[in-house]
Amino acid sequence: MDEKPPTLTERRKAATQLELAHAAARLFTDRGPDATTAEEIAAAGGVALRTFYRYFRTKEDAVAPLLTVGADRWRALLAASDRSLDPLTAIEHAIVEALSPTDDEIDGAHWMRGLLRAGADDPALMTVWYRVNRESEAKLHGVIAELSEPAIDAVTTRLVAAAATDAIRVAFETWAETDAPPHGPDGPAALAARNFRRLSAGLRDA
Amino acid sequence: MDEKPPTLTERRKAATQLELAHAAARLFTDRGPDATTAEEIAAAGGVALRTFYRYFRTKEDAVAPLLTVGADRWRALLAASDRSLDPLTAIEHAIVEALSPTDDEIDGAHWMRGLLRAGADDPALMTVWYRVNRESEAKLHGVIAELSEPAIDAVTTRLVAAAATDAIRVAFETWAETDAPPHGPDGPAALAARNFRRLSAGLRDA
DNA sequence: CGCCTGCATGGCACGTTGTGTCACTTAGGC
DNA sequence: GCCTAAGTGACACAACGTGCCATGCAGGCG
Repeated sequence: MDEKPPTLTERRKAATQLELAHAAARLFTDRGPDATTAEEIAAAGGVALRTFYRYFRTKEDAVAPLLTVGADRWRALLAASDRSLDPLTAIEHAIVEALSPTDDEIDGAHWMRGLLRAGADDPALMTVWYRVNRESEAKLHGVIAELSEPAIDAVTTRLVAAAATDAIRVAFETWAETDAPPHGPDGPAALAARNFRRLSAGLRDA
Repeated sequence: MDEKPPTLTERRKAATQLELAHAAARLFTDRGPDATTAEEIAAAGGVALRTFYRYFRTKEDAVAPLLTVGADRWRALLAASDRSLDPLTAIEHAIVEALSPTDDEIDGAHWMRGLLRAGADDPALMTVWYRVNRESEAKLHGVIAELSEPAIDAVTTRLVAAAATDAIRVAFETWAETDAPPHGPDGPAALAARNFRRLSAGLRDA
C-alpha cells in the first residue's frame, strides 16, 4: 500500500474530517440531527460553516466516515481472502474477522449504536445509513465479481452482494436495539455469522 | 375492503396527490430533480407551494406514491396467500402475480424506469427509492412474521424480509439499466423470480 | 531573499427548502 | 341558512447548501 501520506496537509485534512465526524456524532446522539445546525457542527470541529460544506455535501453526511470504516476494513480482508472458498463462506469469514477481534473499534461500535438509535426516528439520518450500505454493496459487488469465476451472471453476484450487505445490516440494526455488548453472543459479529448461515441454508429454517 | 372512500373531499385529496406525483415524475425525468423547484411541481399540480408541503415532506417525496403502489399491491396479495406454503415461495408467487399480469401498471413501470435512471446521478432522488424500500421492508416484515409460525426467531423473519426486498430491488435496478420490455423474460417479474430461486438455493449457483 | 503559484480556508450574498402562523374558503351535518 | 372542521393560500422566517472572491500559508524558482 502507500506508506507515504504525501503532503502533511492531507493528514491535517483527514484529521479535520474525523474531528467533524465525531462532533456530528456526539451532537446527533445528544439532541438529534434535527435540533443540530450545520454551523454548530462546524464550530465544534473548529472550522467555518463554509469549510464544513467543503468536507461534506450535507449535514448528515458528516457521520458517514464513522459508518464506513468498518465496512472498508471488512472488504479489504475479503479481497485478500482465500480464492478456493466459495464467496458466501469467504464473506462470512471476513466479516467475523473484521468485527470480532478487539481493538480500538469498540469506540466505533459505540458510535454505531448511538447513531442507529438516533436514526430510528430521523429519516434524514437513516438515509445516510442506507446510502453508506448501498455504496458498500456496490464496492462489495466489484470484489465479489472479481473473486468469483469470470463467467458468473452479473445479476447473481449483485444479489449476493445485496444479501451479504443485508445480513450485516440486519445484524447491526438488531443489535443496536438491545443493550448487548458488541463482542458477546448477541453482538453484531455473532448475529451476522448466524445470518450468513441462514442465507446458505436458503432461508429455510423458518 | 372499503367500497366507500367516504367523503368526496378525500377523493379530491388523493387525486391532487397523484397529480402532484405525476407532475414531479415528469419534471424529474425531464430535467432532473436538481433543476426542478418545488414551486414548479406545485404549479404543475395546480396548488400553492405551501399546499405542496402539506402533501409531501420533501420535494423528492412527491414521487413516492408512484414507487409504492406496486409494493403495496404485492404485500396485500402476500397477506392473503396460502398459509401452507413456506414464506419464500409464497413471496415469490405473490410478486409474480403482482407484476406479471397486464393492466394499467405498464404506466407505473414506465415511471419506474425513468425515475431509477434519473436517480442514478441524483443522490436526493435515490434517497427516496431507498426510503420506500426500507418502509416496504418494514411492512413486509410484519406480514411475514404473521405468516410464519409464531415461534420463529425475529431476526430470521427480518432477514427474510430484507432479502426478499433486495431480490425485487435488484431486479428492478437491473431491468432499469436495460431497454427490455417490462413483461418479457428480462422484465422485473422474471428477474425477481430468478432471484428468489437463487435465494432458495442458498446463493450457491455461483 | 523576494516572488509567485497552488491550495485550504473564511466571509459574504444569494436562491431554495421546509415550517409556523393567520386568514379565507368550501364541504357536509344540524 | 348556519356551523364546525378541514383544505387552502399568502406571508414571514430559520436553516440549508452554493457561488464568488479575498485572505493566509505552504513550497518551488529566479
